[in-house]
Amino acid sequence: MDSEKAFLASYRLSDYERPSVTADVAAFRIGNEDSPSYRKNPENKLQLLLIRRGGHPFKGMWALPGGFLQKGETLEQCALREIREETNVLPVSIMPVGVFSEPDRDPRGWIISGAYVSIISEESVRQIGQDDADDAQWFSVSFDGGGQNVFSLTLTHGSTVLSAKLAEESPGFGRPRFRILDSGRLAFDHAAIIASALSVLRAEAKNYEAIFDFLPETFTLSALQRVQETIMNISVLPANFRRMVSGYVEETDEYQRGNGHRPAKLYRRRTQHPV
Amino acid sequence: MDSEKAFLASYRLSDYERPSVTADVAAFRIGNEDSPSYRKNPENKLQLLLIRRGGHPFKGMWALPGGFLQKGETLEQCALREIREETNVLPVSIMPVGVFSEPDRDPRGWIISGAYVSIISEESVRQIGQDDADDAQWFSVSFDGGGQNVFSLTLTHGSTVLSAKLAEESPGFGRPRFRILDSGRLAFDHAAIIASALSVLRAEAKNYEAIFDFLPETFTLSALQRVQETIMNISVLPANFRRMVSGYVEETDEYQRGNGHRPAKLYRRRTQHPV
DNA sequence: CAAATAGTGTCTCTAAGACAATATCAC
DNA sequence: GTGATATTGTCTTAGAGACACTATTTG
Repeated sequence: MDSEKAFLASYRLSDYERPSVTADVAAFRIGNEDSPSYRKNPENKLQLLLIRRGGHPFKGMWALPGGFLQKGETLEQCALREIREETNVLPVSIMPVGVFSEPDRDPRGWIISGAYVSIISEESVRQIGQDDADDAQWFSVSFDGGGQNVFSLTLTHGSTVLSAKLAEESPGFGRPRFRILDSGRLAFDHAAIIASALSVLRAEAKNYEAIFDFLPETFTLSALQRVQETIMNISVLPANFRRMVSGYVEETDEYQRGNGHRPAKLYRRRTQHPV
Repeated sequence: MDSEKAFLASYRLSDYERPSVTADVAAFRIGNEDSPSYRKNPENKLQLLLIRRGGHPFKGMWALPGGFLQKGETLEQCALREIREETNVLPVSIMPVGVFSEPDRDPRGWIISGAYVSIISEESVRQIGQDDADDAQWFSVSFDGGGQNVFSLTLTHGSTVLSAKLAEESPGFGRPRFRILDSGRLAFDHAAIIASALSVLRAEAKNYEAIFDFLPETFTLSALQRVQETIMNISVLPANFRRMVSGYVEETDEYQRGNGHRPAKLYRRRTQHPV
């Protein structure tokens, strides 16, 4: 016992060389497009928060929000703190994506990054309002596997279009990894991180678990359906969607009226799943 | 351009405090039990490689193999190197489990760990033979959710029994995390890492992808079935298992004879999945 | 009324589970 | 023949997809 105390007292971690560690966060929200007709429901778009880098390296290019892990916090807490500092919102959900540790991924030196997906709800987005600076913006996401293992990732904000190309490595094994063919003017290896984050988000959206976090506490089933369709880039028949989520939601007494069609009952998430 | 060069030249990462980073590996194999009758197939057991710690802290206790990330390698390469140093075998598969970064998880100081699952094939295990030292041993694994969110993890090697209790946190969201209720004489937070690793392995075994890596290149379908049943702790009717893996395997011309029953055709993994 | 979404019921098809039946070896 | 696994075929059932039909609102 005493020998262990003595050992720990004399132990010096500084004998080993250590990397710097950062957490990077891919924060997604569902953005609304204005509808063409007054009675049509809004079209949804999956959007990603990017920050324009003010300093070197990659100055002026777009990057994921993130920052260095500080003593006394976990990597998850670091990710939450960073997204909070950028959006002034504590996300409902945060999910790990993976560790990115290529030795040359950061020109500043030996810096490895733990990546996370976070989900920003519609309510939170409204609270944020428009950021005063133009260095943090929501980009509309398009991510499609053209053919085989090659994916193209396109991020659009106004006239700014970032277009990256990636190859999926060892498909079908654990979490997918991507190799960057063209970084599309994204900083660091963030194109690969975003691609992995999208894969995680899509896989999670399949289980009707993460999708609730994009919406306010009460929502219509068609809004919920649009969220899932937007994330996964699929389309489902409303009748079937209702049947499939029926176990995850419960009715409220409220209705959403005032659109040019039949009012929709508002639902809330059911915490206790049924058999 | 020049300003970026100048910036990088003067940049000092050492201004920030940095953690040490390790990779820990949960290496699994399928161990054979002797069969009670000459014609019965062997019973399989999922086994995990543990190392008895020779030094402080946790001296004499059992821990996952692992070690410090070195400059110039990725965390995956570090994990592969560590398992190679312990078993003299390069595993077929390695999958990320998560980052463990509680500030007080290591009494030596600020050390975070990236955890991986690796799979050691039967062929490789045979090559290793018996390790000369008794400080690396394969433990039989039992991992069962008693009730609700409480799981008990029991590792057995001969008369050594390590029995840990864990609580699953935020179930159903991304990768499961476990809180240690009783570490069962495992070093550090390795009980939680092992529980997470088992969850990842079980999820992966469902997709008929990881399970091939436990076996030699050719195998009988019942051996493959036993692997999946062993990992997931389930039992499937042979007829149904055959139907479900039929798309992932292809026949060879070889048969496995010499047991007290009908010879079994040997199969190999099919790389190109059918429609 | 027209346009649009909300919501229900039901048919079909497929994949998984259950089970029965046959095949083939070593002893 | 006996005891075991190997292998095939089929019945049943649960769940997803397709689709038809009704309900309700606002301009």
